[in-house]
Amino acid sequence: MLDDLAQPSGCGPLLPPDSAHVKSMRQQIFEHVRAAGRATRTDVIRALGISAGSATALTADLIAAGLLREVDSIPRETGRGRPAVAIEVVPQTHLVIGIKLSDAVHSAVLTDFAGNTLATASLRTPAGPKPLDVILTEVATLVHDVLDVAGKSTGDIAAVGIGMSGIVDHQAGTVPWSPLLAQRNCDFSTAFQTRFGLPLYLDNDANMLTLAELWFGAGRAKSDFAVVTIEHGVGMGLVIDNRLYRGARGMGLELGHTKVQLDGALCRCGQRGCLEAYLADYALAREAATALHHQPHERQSAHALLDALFTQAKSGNEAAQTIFRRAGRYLAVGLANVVQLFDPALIIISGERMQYDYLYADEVLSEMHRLTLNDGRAPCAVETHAWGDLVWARGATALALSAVTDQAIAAIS
Amino acid sequence: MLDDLAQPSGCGPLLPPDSAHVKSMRQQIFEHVRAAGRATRTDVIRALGISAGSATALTADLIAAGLLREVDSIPRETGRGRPAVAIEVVPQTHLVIGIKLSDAVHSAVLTDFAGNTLATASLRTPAGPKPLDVILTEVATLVHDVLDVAGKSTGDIAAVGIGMSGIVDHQAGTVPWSPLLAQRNCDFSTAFQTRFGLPLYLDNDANMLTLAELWFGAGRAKSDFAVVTIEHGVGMGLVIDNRLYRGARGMGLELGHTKVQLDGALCRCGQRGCLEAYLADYALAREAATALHHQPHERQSAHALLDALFTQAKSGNEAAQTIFRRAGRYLAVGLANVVQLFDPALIIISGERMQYDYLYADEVLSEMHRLTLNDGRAPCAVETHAWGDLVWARGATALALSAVTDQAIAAIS
DNA sequence: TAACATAGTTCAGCACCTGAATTATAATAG
DNA sequence: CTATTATAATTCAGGTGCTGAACTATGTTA
Repeated sequence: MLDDLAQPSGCGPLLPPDSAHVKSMRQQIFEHVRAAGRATRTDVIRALGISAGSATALTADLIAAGLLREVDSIPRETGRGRPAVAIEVVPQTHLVIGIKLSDAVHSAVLTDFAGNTLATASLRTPAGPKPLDVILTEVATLVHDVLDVAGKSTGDIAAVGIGMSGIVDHQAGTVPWSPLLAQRNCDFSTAFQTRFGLPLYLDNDANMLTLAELWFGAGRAKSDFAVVTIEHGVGMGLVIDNRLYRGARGMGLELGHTKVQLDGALCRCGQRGCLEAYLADYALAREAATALHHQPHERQSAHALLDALFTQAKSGNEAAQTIFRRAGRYLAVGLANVVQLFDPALIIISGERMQYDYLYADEVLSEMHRLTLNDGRAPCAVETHAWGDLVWARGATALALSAVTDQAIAAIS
Repeated sequence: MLDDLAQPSGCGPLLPPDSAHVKSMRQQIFEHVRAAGRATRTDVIRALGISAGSATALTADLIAAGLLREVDSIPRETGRGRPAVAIEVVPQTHLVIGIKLSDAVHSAVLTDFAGNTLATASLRTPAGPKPLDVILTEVATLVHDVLDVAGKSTGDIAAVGIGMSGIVDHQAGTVPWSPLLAQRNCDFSTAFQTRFGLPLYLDNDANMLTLAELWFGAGRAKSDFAVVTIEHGVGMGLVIDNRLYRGARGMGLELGHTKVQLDGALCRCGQRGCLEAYLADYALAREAATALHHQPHERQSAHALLDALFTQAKSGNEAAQTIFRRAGRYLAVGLANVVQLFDPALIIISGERMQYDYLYADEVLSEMHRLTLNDGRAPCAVETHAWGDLVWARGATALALSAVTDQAIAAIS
């Protein structure tokens, strides 16, 4: 076949960039007002670069739809010219519930459309994997509790967001595996929706935490950042271009199982040298027994063990100190690797373990900076957040809120 | 101050997702046709989900502007119904040159608007850092050479893309540091444009390679993938949502300087335990001297040393084999870490070093898969590419092509 | 030769945004 | 107290970009 008869192969990406996230001007206006708390039409014009005519027309639509309202009870700013009228979200139009399921304590938050927390609830549960319907019953108790506190009913709720540890398929709403569930490949979303009749948005816990930072925390003003959490394991979430990055295969971003040492310490995943095997609670606990001169038969909870270890370290026990110090060095390595691979604007470290300040000392931070190439630029910023247990559930509300917002605005025109 | 008088803090991301990459329908059509090589209007309709009316009108615009044309010399596909008319890019409308600057050999590629390579050129140069005007003179020689081969002149060129190693600020067109340049903080782009009168698009070499895979290689059909290259150093590029990810601070994605061992081997960056310190040519070379029983005074080039080492390993020298085997294991660790942190759909390994098949053996691949959590899903695909030296320069043409395309289409309406 | 199948065109119309002119509402200067 | 000025918001004609339905074009098949 001659050359000019052959089909040319072409060049360039075969797939166009995902344009699903291109939002209508109405939605951009709404989200800007919600993000600012309150904004005048002129604020909107400047922030979004639209014309004055559009601002009037589109805010009128949103006000007519009942999603926004003018604020007139507020004393207006003084100055020359016609005073600006502030616009705000009508909070009560849509309510969502965010839930964090974990090993020992579940928690739930009821949030209005403006992002205000209306009620919270938590529930102690026996640890270990359970059948799906047991988990759903626990969820039912939580939902009932938060609704009760706020004096609302299920019918008032627009959607529910749930975050849980394990392998979670956000898109499909299924849970291939979770330490909380006795069964594998669980169709969580369908089961939930048939039981509660409410839309459910499901994701893994690290993504929930990341969403919490993006919606309510230090990540709000950053377009690219990473969130690292140290709990039972070491998790990570990533925001790229102001959106949560979920990976191509829907696997979590498993910072805890990156290797920091060939043939290193044994991890609970069965491999060796995982970061988690130097940082997670079980990793510290197994060395703690040695440092505290416990006998193998003296069993106690990892939590109690770590607290004892921390007390010892603080009072000068060198063996105890080296345990924390080594963990801190490995944390620095893990963070440095994230910086080298992603070049984020900010890393947020979040988690219960915040109390063990050895892990969050300036020493760790400067070690991290030492381990990264900087070439004269400002080093990557690092923040640590000691938020309460409810962050996770709040992140889950953000997941539900964004979905409900999409629908509410699409329903206007 | 009362609570209802306080400005609410609001919630949600403060910055909207970057919408600069939202392309006009005209551009999407053009890029689809170029990506497919040839496409009928009906292909476009199906691929982009637009109406038939739009396809007619917009292709007519593009044809009128001289960017596309109908193909009539081709025998049409047989079948029922009116035969479809294929559309293709008019190749000669805009030409670009892509250039890769490196230590010993520069290379250049002249490409037409359809992505066809019209001419190539390369230039041996003395190694080591040089003043900017020396580099620009070398560039001038290259440009002259490719134009000469194709019988074109500078006036025919729409833009130039250049890739070089070092710290390159793509946005500003500056080079804070490069092993090729004697001076720091070099305003490369301005100097180039005043000398040649042509628009220049500059980026680091790893990004060029990644663009080459996105435009011409295995990455064309993937929306999220990583490219890893092993040369003097270990570089990485990342494509997220079909676009090159450049990081928040414009630093490269330095896979080579992620730490795989606390207090490990000494890296040329001055730190210890960098992946590069186990994989790069200098890392192999310094152990090669030992394995080959060379005396310290027997100096030879790293390249010759490695070739000798490879021959020895092939012929059964165990010391030589362990050098490659260890490098292979560390490569597996590095790749596994990328998989755990990014969850890409594909990793492409590319580089000259392809010849040392120890590094690309199935053994390395299976070691990598062993080092990643998979949870029953398909493991991350890995491909190795032994492309010639011109890949880099072709990637640079892609950089220039995409910019020229943006402008050409924006100029229509 | 009629019936069909597929490709492509034409055009009225809608959604969405801009830009200019206009109105609204305040502080300030004379 | 009125004119001036500054800022905010509205109104509306008009352009752009797309859709959807009716229509035309051009081949194969029965």
